[in-house]
Amino acid sequence: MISSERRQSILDATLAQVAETGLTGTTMALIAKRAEASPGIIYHYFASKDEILHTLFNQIFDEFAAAIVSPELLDLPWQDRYCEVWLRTFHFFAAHPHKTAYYEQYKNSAYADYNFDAIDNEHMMALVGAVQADIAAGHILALPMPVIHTLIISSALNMAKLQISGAVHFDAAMLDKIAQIACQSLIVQSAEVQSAEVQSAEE
Amino acid sequence: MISSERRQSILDATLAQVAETGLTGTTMALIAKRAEASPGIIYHYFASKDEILHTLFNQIFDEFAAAIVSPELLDLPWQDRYCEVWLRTFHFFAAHPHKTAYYEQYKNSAYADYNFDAIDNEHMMALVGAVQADIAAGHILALPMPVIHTLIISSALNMAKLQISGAVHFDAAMLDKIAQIACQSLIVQSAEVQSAEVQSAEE
Amino acid sequence: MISSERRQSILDATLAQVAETGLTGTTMALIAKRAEASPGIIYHYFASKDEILHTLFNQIFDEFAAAIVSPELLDLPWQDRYCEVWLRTFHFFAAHPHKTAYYEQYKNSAYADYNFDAIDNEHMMALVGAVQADIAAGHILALPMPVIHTLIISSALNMAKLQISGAVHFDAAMLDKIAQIACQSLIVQSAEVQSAEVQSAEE
Amino acid sequence: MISSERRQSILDATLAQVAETGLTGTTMALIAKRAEASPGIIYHYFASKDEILHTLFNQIFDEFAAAIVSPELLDLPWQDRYCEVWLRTFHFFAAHPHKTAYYEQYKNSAYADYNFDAIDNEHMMALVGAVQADIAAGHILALPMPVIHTLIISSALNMAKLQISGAVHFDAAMLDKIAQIACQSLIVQSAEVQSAEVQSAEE
DNA sequence: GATGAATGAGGTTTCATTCAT
DNA sequence: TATGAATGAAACCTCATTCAT
Repeated sequence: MISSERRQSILDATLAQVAETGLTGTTMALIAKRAEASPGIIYHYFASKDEILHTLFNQIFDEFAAAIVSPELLDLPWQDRYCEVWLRTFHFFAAHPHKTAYYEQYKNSAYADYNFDAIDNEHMMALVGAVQADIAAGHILALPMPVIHTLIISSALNMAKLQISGAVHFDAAMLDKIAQIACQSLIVQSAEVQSAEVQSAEE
Repeated sequence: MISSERRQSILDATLAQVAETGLTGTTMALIAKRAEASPGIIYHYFASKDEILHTLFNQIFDEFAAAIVSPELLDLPWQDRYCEVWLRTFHFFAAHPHKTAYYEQYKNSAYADYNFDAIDNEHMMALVGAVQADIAAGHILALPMPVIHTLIISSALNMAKLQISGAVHFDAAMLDKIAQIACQSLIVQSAEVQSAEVQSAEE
Repeated sequence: MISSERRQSILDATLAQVAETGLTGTTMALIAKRAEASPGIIYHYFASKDEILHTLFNQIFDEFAAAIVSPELLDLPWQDRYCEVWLRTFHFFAAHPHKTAYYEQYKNSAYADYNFDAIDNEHMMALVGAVQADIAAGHILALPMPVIHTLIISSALNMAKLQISGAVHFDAAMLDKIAQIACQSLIVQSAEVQSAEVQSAEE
Repeated sequence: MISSERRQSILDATLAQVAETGLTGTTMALIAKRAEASPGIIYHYFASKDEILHTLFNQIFDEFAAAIVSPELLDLPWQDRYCEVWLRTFHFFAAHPHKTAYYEQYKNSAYADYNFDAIDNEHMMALVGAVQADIAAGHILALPMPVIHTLIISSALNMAKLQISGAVHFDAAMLDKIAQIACQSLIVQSAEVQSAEVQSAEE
């Protein structure tokens, strides 16, 4: 097995193990056994358990960012972009239950020093740039970036978790509906029209 | 010290310790020291560490449920209820950072067998009943209950976390705005009526 | 077993184990077994293996210092004091082979941050004070304190190690002889006589 | 790189590593990295880590023995030889701090089965022979060889360690003084003769 | 009720040595 | 010769839980 394969197999084993036994229940011995490796060799590829968990989180995040931003998201008309991000986020997490579970557990663990702003990912930064442009253009409400992130991405992620848990089954129509609910109100249009109306009524 | 006080002091110590050192960093010894008790005596009040953590979670959940449902939430006109729930949720968590941290860490830990449907809380059940009545009355969109829960409560909780972390400072105006964004679109029929009215007015 | 006894039994077990298997060969498991304790309980009494080793070293050093300085060493005429220190040092170490072995191994290990000057022991400081007084009085050669320490104490310790190893058996006469060799030349007398003679020759 | 060079580079790397991180902190991996070799290849040159350490110790000892015995030590008048050995010992160790540190650490480690008598070094044996001859000739005190070794060589080594540690700076005059202190009293008969002569001269 | 010493399985990590390439 | 990935036993240390007092 070539070196990079072995390294990845450790990450894969970690992901599977966390999905099965949780972050706390994921010991180096279990990772090693699942990766069909010895406990010692893991330290040839990673400095510590922390580094494995951190690397895996970043890998998942990068994969997620690539999935929502590529392809051609930024080529869409801005009106369609936000629903599209919501839907892609939902589909990514719904399609990857293990990664979803890991993502959520890691973020809320003592292992994480996760800071949204500190994520250095080119796709995500491109998306943030596009959102800022939309705000500057007056297309969408001038809310702080973390708020927008929460309204769209956390919302979609939480729905995906409902789907994964079996609590809810989302069909295409319901997804579109919820995506609309989550995103539509970000768009300035109606607000402007309403405030225009209010103003004209006041005149 | 009377029995119930000591029992509560153990829960309080656990909350403070988790806020300080995380769920993983909270050992029975640290809980005991913070509660000014011996490790041994804790087992007279709780069967296990799991039971402490579970009890504490339920206590926080009950407090949260009481805070959002009481007083008189159910007496409000249904149109105001959803924004009010969103705002009360935000204010509860924003005002209790330790409880917020605990709530989130516990839900995403191996300790939790948290299941939304399994929560047996009278306030929350009353609220669920009211929502179901609103759905039956055609006031709000007929979405699955966990979806509605996520759209309102998870949304508000996530915003509270942003406020706690210092990432965003929400003033009253912005809170109202976001509450509107989160809730307005649930009120499907009236929205449709309104938009119909708007359209006819524009014609 | 009362607490202080258990604590001392851990130190005793450590001493015996180091004597038998060396510092490197002394694991926490072996210490525990020899102290008839569980590995875990050791950490109730000491924060780490380092702390055990450090405490034991200080204990041996304190015992040694007490043995050479008490009783009445400082009441002796200064002419007799140095030989007496040499002899007491020899006898202390020769009588305690385990402590001798430990003392030497620890000083030359990665565990030690041993610094002669940093030793804060009242007996040893009293002795140092007496030596400084003798120097000030012109009784003995004005050599740096570590040099005097080496000439007397290291010398006696090394001889004790020879005795312990069986390489040499020292009888009382030989000990006196060597003590004289080690200490006599520190005494200024002859030098004064010589220098006095030189001075009178110059007059 | 030719074989003997690589072998020596491993020994050099070991010496440097022990100086930097101590005997315990010197792993095969660190030796390999410092020697710019792979861990595996080291086992073509040495059977084990023990063999490396043992070989290095012997190499240092041989170098030391050559430094004090050559050149022409044995050609000196016997009266001068002992001080000369003391001074050469001091200068050798003071000039080689890494070797001094290694020598001391190794002797007091579990790796060493160091036994003075077992050293099979031609220079050292020649010196021992000369000392025995001096004893037989009645020039110096008939003390056991290890005692004489300790009085001279251990003494000088310990002073070198003081110099290396910076605790004491020895100038030439002080060195001569201390060498005299260490050695003069070994020269028993002549000293008695001298003192007898002095006494008779004074009468 | 209350203490806190005691247990011991199991956690992460290290490292001398081996071996397929 | 040479590499460096691989092994696996064993190191130090933790901690939920128990129990004699």
